[in-house]
Amino acid sequence: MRSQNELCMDLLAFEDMLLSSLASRTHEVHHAQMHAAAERIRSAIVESERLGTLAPTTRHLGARVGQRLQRLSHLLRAEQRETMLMRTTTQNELRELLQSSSLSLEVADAPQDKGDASLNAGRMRAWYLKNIGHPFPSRNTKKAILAETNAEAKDSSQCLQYNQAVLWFINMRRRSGWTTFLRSYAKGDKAMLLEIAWALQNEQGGTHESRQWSAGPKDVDGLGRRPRCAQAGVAAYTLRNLFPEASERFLSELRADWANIIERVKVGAKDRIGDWIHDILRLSESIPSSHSDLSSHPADSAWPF
DNA sequence: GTAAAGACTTGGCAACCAAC
DNA sequence: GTTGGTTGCCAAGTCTTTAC
Repeated sequence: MRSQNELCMDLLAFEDMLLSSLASRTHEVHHAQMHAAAERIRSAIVESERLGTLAPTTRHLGARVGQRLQRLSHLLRAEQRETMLMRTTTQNELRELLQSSSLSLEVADAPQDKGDASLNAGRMRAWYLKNIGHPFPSRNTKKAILAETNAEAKDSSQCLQYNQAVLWFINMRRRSGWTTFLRSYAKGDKAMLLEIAWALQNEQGGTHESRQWSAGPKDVDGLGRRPRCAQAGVAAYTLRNLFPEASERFLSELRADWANIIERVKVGAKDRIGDWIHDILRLSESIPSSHSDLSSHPADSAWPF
């Protein structure tokens, strides 16, 4: 059993290791090591909590470390957004330059670079996130998304074909893990998955803007049966209702898999800078939240361990 | 009931990129 | 140079819908 002093030292050592790794840009190498460290600290804190020996100073230190790491995580995201913005601006300027120069014909005749020609998928991505409980747009919906996307396109390279949209949704369902989730947690039943999505949405609360995803319409045409939530009222749905026999571990894995789907849809996998840090921080989500006595302390809302 | 057309899934390929 | 991951795309097969 580690002492409270040792636990505090572990927390600070973990934070230091994480920051050093970031600074040296060798985080991939340290990923497994940090994972193990986070897990070790988590176990020690859970054990202390269980025995009632967790000191308030340790709690507060954990909260402060957690708050700093959350802040770091937000900064990484902001940096990612800024980089993408700069990249887009640079690409646009380069394109304009090439179009106005003698190179334009050469460029136009050159074969398309498939690897770099990423689709203008913003609107499809947004629709997917708004209907993630049942991400199957109808033909008309796909056409509408295409029309909006192509109307905003700055040049022909940003215009989408209908077939590209169809394939994008097919690939996104498969590659985001949605199809695997359907098989694993809903036994291939899309209506069941929609119910799970509604339960998760109820659990998370907030709005589409704060969550950045929505289960979608509660009554979707084309499903084998109308979801039970359509009759019972979606607010009544919880994971516990849907999986009365399931262990907390199962539900926790389900939530984590769902979060992964959302994350994969929100940004392309190549752009998921700092995923590993979120992965490590997510360890905290399985800890019982028995720190309600600290709710008066604002920093404790970010308690990660 | 049946054929045709469309939508979708699955498996795979090629190009690209980054890490080793 | 090799390997593994990501992305866009294609082909074959399955399923569903529609017209006759």
